Amino acid sequence: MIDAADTTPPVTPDEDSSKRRQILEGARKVFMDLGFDGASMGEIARVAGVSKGTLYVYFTDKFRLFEAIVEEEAVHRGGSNFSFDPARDAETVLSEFGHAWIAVVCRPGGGSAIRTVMAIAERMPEVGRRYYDCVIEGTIGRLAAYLQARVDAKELAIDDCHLAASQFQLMCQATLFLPFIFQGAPAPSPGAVDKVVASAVRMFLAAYALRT
Amino acid sequence: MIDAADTTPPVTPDEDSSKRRQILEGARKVFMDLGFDGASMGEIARVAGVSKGTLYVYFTDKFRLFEAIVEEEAVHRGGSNFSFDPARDAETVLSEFGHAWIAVVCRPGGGSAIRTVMAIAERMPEVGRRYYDCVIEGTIGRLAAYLQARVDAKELAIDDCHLAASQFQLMCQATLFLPFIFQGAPAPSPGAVDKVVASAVRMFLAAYALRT
Amino acid sequence: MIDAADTTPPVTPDEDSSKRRQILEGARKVFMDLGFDGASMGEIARVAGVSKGTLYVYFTDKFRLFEAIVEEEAVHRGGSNFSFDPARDAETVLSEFGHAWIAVVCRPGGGSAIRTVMAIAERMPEVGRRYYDCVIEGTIGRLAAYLQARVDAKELAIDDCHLAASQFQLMCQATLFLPFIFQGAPAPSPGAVDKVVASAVRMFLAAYALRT
Amino acid sequence: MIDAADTTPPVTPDEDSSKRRQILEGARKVFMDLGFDGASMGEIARVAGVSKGTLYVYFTDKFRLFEAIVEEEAVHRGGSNFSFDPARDAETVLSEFGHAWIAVVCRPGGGSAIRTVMAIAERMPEVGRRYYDCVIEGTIGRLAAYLQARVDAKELAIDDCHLAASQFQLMCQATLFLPFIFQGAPAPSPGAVDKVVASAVRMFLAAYALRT
DNA sequence: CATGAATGAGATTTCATTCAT
DNA sequence: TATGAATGAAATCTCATTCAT
Repeated sequence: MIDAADTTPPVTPDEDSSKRRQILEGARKVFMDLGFDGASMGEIARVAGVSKGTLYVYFTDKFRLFEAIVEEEAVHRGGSNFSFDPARDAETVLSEFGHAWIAVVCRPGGGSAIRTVMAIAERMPEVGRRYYDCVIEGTIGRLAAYLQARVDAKELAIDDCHLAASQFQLMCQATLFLPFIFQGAPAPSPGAVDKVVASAVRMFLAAYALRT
Repeated sequence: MIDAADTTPPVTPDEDSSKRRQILEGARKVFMDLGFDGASMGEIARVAGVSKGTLYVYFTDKFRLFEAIVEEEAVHRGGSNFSFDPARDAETVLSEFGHAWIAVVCRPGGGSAIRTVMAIAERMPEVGRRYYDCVIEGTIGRLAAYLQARVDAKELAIDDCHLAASQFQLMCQATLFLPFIFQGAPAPSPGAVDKVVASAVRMFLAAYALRT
Repeated sequence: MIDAADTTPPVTPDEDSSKRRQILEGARKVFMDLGFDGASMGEIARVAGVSKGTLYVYFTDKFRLFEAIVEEEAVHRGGSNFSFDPARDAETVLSEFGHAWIAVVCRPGGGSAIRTVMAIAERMPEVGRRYYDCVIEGTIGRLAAYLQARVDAKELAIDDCHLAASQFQLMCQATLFLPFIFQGAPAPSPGAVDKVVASAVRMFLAAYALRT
Repeated sequence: MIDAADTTPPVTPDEDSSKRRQILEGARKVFMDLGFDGASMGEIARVAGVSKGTLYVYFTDKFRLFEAIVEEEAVHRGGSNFSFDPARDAETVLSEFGHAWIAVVCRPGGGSAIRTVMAIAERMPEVGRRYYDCVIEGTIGRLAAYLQARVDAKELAIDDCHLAASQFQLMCQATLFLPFIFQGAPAPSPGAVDKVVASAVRMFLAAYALRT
């Protein structure tokens, strides 16, 4: 009422205010744990430590908030940070990528983004597509480009690099991803990942390495 | 009272009455399209062509109805019908299995069981586990047993048959399954499946065939 | 369909058929235990050992069935069977009546009719009135008539016999009825009833006995 | 953030906010008129002048709302406000108490708390016990203590003061309470109460006054 | 008459969203 | 901006009642 001088500094530019961050943080946890329908705005507010009303100051509705979370997951944690140096040899790069990819899809601590988005993709095609493009297709695309580079470097002989990339990506998940998702299994141990990725690399090279 | 000759009609034995079937049919559609939370009992009743009350005559509650659907999917359509004749050669068997597996996981007409169960597995661990055991692990197990037979028959050389089975299963999905789930893509064309499965078989044999 | 000769004997005159009895028996238990709203027609059918449909063959609706129960309670168990021989002396008759009355209002085995009717009286004034007239007012009226006889016989001196009858009736319940109703206490022991009734009789006579 | 001087309004302290009062008021009317089962949350909301949702902001569920009503009735209107000055003579005190007690149990305007709780006591033993302890037993206990004081003062000669208190309490209701409950009779006229209470006092003293 | 499958109205409860402060 | 009280639409589930057999 009194409003003693409206000297609030011109901060909080609405884009990355700390409240917004707080909300996104809380919402991510809740959405990823419970799914879109299972998450309630009340629970999100509680976890984020803000009031329910505040959620609507920053986001139009539940759907837009969810979109923002998925966007962030897609862009930020989507694995745009794999290193595909075309100069390095396939065995090393593939092995590194395999480990990194498992870390992305079997992120420990519950709350799988990939599952959450998968679950809702039929009802929210745009969201599904965006996540897929960034995280799945984006990764496969960059891996495919790397493979093409190694083909050009005469290390590999691959007919369809995009298919090969997808094959490798999936092989790395063998025996690891589905139990993690379906059984609530903990994130796989480093040893297990080592073994699976090594096997995938071996298999990949057995099929695609250019023998001299 | 007299009722000479017990010609009473089948009296809906409650186990496979047509109403029960009707409900399961409708519920399957709705659950698989919208997920557990997205599906409402009202919508299920509408699609099944019965009243809301009738749903509760046959199933205690929404959860039990969902369970029944998943059970049916797991047992009935779960691919227990793959033919793994240990006498047949790997190339043929793997190719056939690959096609059959894609037909299971990319079933056309929308409503993916695997996605629906995946989505809810964290909140309903029992349901997730049951589906996984029947459909995923069951299939891999039988495929692994077949592979072992071929190892014994000196056709293949495989260290870890279970891992190899999982690898093959996943490779068959390359470039097909995730777009189907995330993008709402239609079920893949026979040609596309042919190509992917053929590549998977080639790769598998390149890695595991015992060369003489 | 065949209806082989409609020789069904003219029994089951709808008035006291055994099915009707069965239903009334079951309904009484359920209504008295759970109250009008708490009782469900399904539960009544179960306890009575008939199908739900059969209930509606004998009674138009739930309300009419309840009415029939209350009617029976009122007429049949309503204590129309107290013996008020105007020739017998007050002390004996009052003491006997006191015991009998407690047996009526604290009927063991749960399921108090008086409570059940009390509970619904506001919403079903006719039912309440009928029960009151038969069981409460009827009893008091007959007791009052007896008292008047003893006044005429010069044993008692009572100004308002109806009031006196009500006073005695209530005093007999002292410390017994309300715990039975509110606390779920078991039916009072004979010793406790003896004591309370004796005290009531003593008090009644102290106030109303005509001392010579 | 700055909020110079914490002049925030009372902020509805959730304990005695006016909305809470409004709800309790409306719920009391509806529950007392229709009983626990007969009352619907929708009707309560309508009578209270709030939305159905608001009911659940203040009370977890229907049962808790009911409990709160009964608690209030027990503690607040339970007649803890009878004056039992041990110095005053029995005739006066008993007469005053008799009138006050009738006012409690035959409260005009419909909606008897005692009936409502009685009706549900078997299914909600805790609620029944609480109400009984506060309103019935509490009152009898205090009356018994007063009587004991008058015994000590040589005004009365009573063997069992608790029984005597219960007897008096019940006698005051003679011809008044049950018609009020069963017949939907209006609250008794002052004249009627005068007469009944006077008779109860006379009877009580005839039995228990210590004659010199 | 007797059944029990089927119904649909209505009950309780949840929750995304709004709004006055 | 931030709040949280309030809302009302919609969800799950119950149950009195009907009806074909």
